[in-house]
Amino acid sequence: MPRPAVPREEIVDRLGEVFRRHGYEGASLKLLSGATGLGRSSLYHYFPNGKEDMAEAVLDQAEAWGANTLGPVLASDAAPEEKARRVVAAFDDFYSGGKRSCLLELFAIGDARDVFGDRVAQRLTTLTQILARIAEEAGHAAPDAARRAEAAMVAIHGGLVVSRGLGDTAPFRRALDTLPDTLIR
Amino acid sequence: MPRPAVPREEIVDRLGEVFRRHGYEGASLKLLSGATGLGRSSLYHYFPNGKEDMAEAVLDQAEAWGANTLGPVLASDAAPEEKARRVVAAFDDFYSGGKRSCLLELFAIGDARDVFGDRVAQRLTTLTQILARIAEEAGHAAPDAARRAEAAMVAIHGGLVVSRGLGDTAPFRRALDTLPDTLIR
DNA sequence: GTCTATAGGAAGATAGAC
DNA sequence: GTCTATCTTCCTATAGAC
Repeated sequence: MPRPAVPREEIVDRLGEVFRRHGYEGASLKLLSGATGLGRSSLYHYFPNGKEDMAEAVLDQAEAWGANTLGPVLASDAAPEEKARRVVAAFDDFYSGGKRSCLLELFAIGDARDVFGDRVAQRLTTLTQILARIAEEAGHAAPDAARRAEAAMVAIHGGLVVSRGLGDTAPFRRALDTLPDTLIR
Repeated sequence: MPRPAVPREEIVDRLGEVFRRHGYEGASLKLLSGATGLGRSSLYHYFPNGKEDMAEAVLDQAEAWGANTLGPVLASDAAPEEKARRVVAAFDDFYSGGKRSCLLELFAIGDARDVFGDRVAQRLTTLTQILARIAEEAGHAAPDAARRAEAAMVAIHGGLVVSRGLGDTAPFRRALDTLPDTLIR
């Protein structure tokens, strides 16, 4: 494993940007190549299965973010209100304040759905459970906590969609603002 | 204008299903042709500018739905609560209870965004204003009504995204259930 | 690891016969 | 209106030299 000039993490980051902006089918090798500065051949060197491998790597990275960022928040002994606040900040950062789209949304369309559909569903479920956990810690019974977590997921993704459609991050930010109350109050 | 065997409305309907399922770039002429039963040449006969014209027609039809369905609800002299209830029923029907995706979401990605981005933004704005109108009739001041309408739009589109990702319409339906309260209470 | 070259297919779109 | 045939461009993917 020789180390490349550009760290793999950075490469996957740039691939992710293309997938987020153009969706799976719209992310052509030309775009992927241009965004990373790697020629087609180099891309196939790093990702032998081509586009599918690249998308997989981007999803891996997003899941790693969840484990590394949300995990510690959950494991901390902070109050539920504080945990909610930190989770909101994490999502705000992850989606660049509403400028980025969510891969789980884009990979549930067309051909990508056939390949990544199960993984998307599992990831949405996991994230919902994390949020539900916080609602439970705030004293809500499991079924109520689950509903609150679902509403929070709906707000996050709806905020992203509306913000993208309007070309204005304000709706996403306002949606995030309501999250702590949605989960806890 | 000779009349075709299949009414144009039905053709546009079927085109819409392909766009909703595969997005703009994923909706190939092959899929579009198969879904309508029309050969490529026939499609170009109806839509001289190809895919772009087809997508335009689908958007036109969606806007017509808005004028024909939401318009009368708004114009009626029903109570705001009843209007909200009817609007929710209309959205539920339009999105087939959560099984359909929203074109405004899909057409804000990749190449489609360059062509339809402005129209998407305008449509989202119009729909938000319609919802805000109901909130105002329920007694909320304009800024508050606008925030409530935005939250409703976020809930609708977030519900669609989460439902699609999970392959389960329940989140969308629960999101719709909260709409009247979001707009009015 | 990166390059050039290219295969092989699918994409969108058009032309002309019927 | 629909058909067949065709054009061009773009796509993913691979091969082999360096």
